[in-house]
Amino acid sequence: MARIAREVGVSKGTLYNYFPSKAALFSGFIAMGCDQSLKHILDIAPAENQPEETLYRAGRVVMEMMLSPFRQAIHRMVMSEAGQFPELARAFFEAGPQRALNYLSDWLRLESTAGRLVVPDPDFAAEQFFALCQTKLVMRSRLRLIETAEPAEVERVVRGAVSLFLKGYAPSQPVLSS
Amino acid sequence: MARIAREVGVSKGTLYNYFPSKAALFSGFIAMGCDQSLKHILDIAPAENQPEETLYRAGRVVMEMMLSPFRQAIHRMVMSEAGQFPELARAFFEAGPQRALNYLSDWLRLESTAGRLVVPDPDFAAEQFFALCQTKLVMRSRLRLIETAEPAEVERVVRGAVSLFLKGYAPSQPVLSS
Amino acid sequence: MARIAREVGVSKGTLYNYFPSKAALFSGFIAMGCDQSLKHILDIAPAENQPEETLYRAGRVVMEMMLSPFRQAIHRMVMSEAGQFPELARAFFEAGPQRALNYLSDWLRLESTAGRLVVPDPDFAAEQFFALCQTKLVMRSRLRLIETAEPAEVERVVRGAVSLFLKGYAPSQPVLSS
Amino acid sequence: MARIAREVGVSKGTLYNYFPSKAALFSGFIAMGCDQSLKHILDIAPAENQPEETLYRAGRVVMEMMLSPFRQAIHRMVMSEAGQFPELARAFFEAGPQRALNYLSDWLRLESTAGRLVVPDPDFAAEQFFALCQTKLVMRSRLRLIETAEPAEVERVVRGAVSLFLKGYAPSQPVLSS
DNA sequence: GATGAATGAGGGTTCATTCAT
DNA sequence: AATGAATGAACCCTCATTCAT
Repeated sequence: MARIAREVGVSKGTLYNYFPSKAALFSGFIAMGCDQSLKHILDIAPAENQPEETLYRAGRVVMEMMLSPFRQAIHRMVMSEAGQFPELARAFFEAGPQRALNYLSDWLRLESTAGRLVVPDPDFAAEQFFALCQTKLVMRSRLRLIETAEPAEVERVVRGAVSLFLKGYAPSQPVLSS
Repeated sequence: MARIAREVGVSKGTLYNYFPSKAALFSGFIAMGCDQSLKHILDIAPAENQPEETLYRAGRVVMEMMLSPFRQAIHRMVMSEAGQFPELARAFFEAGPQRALNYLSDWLRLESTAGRLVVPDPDFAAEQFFALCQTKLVMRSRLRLIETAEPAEVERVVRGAVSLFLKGYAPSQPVLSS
Repeated sequence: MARIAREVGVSKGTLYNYFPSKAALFSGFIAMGCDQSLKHILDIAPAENQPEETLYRAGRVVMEMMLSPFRQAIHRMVMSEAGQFPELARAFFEAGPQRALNYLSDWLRLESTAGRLVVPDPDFAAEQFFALCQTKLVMRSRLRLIETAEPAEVERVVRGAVSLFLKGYAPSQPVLSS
Repeated sequence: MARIAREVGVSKGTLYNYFPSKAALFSGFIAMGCDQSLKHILDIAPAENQPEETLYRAGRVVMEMMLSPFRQAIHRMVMSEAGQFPELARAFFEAGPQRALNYLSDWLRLESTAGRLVVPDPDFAAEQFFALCQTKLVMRSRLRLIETAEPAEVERVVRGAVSLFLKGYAPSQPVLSS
């Protein structure tokens, strides 16, 4: 808190006038960060697109979030403070990943109803898709083994995720009549 | 350090005779932890099994590792200290995930050659399989949103990973002649 | 000070316009509190009562005062600040206990003159009666060992005080002719 | 704690090596103070004395304790910290007053059995006796209205306490045959 | 080589006080 | 005259590190 106050240019007391505790400050910070990025994710699915196109765009957004230095810094903080400030981890998860997951699983449910996908368990499938988006790059980036992810690599991961996901969840006789 | 000394059964002074600083102790500890863990993963694939069986066992081993409190503690530490101790992160990655990935991709290559799987890029596919094993549980556990993963949930994740992976990488006309 | 300001419904700045420091506010507060409390004690002795009845009512009033959370809070403050603010302690004592003592000793003197009690030193006896009213409960309550005094216990203490006091100060052949 | 450490001439860290918390330090301090003074009170009652003599000596000891600057300082501390550290108040009470009360009530019970006193409720009577010992001087001393109690005054208070107490609890036809 | 008592910088938090508006 | 944002010293406590024994 002392360091934050110093870098912000105020006193510790002032910091505590705005946030009743470190956890609250963190929560606010995280919520803010998440709110901003959720704007991006909320309009990925114009209904007219093919599932493949929508998934691709969702994958791009998710990867961009998971690879952004800002978001990774938050992730690191939350993870190392999760022991002392459990509320923090919860706030982070609910404001970020949880909402993205909900959004994707809602969309999967719709597509499933429309017959464009066959997804028995949309919640689980959404988790799988996001997991696939972590292929290779996310962990390496979090561990700072790579400075920045190559755009071509990102493209490949997303394509790979979409491709594998659709092999599992597309209707078996693909779109004959349409 | 006091607690470590107490649990090891020596004095703090002695600890400092062996490690010049906490960071050094840490570093050694993680390297050691990584070495140990590979023992488990090196014998998952008796060649006679069906790919599904082998993948399932590999998935179980990987998940067990990623969900173990010990390994998660290491992961948290490495991740939050990656900025200050890059060599630590590299050591961790190479000793742990890297070797597991190599092993799996080697096996995928063999299976591909044998025609039991169709895997154009085994390195990438191995990464995908491991990513799928992180579905749902790993992140929640790292953030301490769940205390312990339910065995049934773990089972479901592994089954889901294997199933989706095989839909993508099994030969398209499955096992006609065999 | 923030909390006081909030409960009073003004800003901290305003509080400091009226009181130059917390100690000053404090001092005024206690003086005020002392003034108020005397209202209760001034009309305990309608002259026609038996001494026992009057003592009982005085004991109840005294105990109620000594056990009230408000008065105990003042007592605690005054006691712990007595070193730094001696005038505060004096004001508290003179406005509260002193006046009660005077009142009781005046009454004892009257009763003694009337022959209903035998009290050689009314001042001292008044002190003794008040001391007896502190039996058991007052100290425990000040130390917060008990949250609230049981009404039955209070009753018992007062009865005990009156009883012991009268055994010492009632005429030896009680009220033969009257 | 900082101030204590400074006055003791050690660092704050060292203080915490010896006492795990402020409450613990306080408790130890208080217990120590109480242990010391209890030595004095444990041998007040050679069995052969008249009750009056024993009570007188007990009263002297109790008053000496309650009026000692050291003990009053403790009392003030405990009282003003009782809100934040309730264990403290309990430790103080049990180590000091409680033990004295137990001792006196045990003795009262013995005397009652021996027929030298008539005490229906020895616990309550012990509380009353101690309360009587607070006549006049204790409160004034705690509030620092008097610097030191006059020995003659102390003598008078104890005599008064013993006298009133015995008028209440001595056998009604005093010692005819003995 | 082993010990553990001592250290002191830092942790998060509170709160009486000030001062520009 | 009233405000409340800003302050900074103080609060209790932790812990990596040192050093005389």
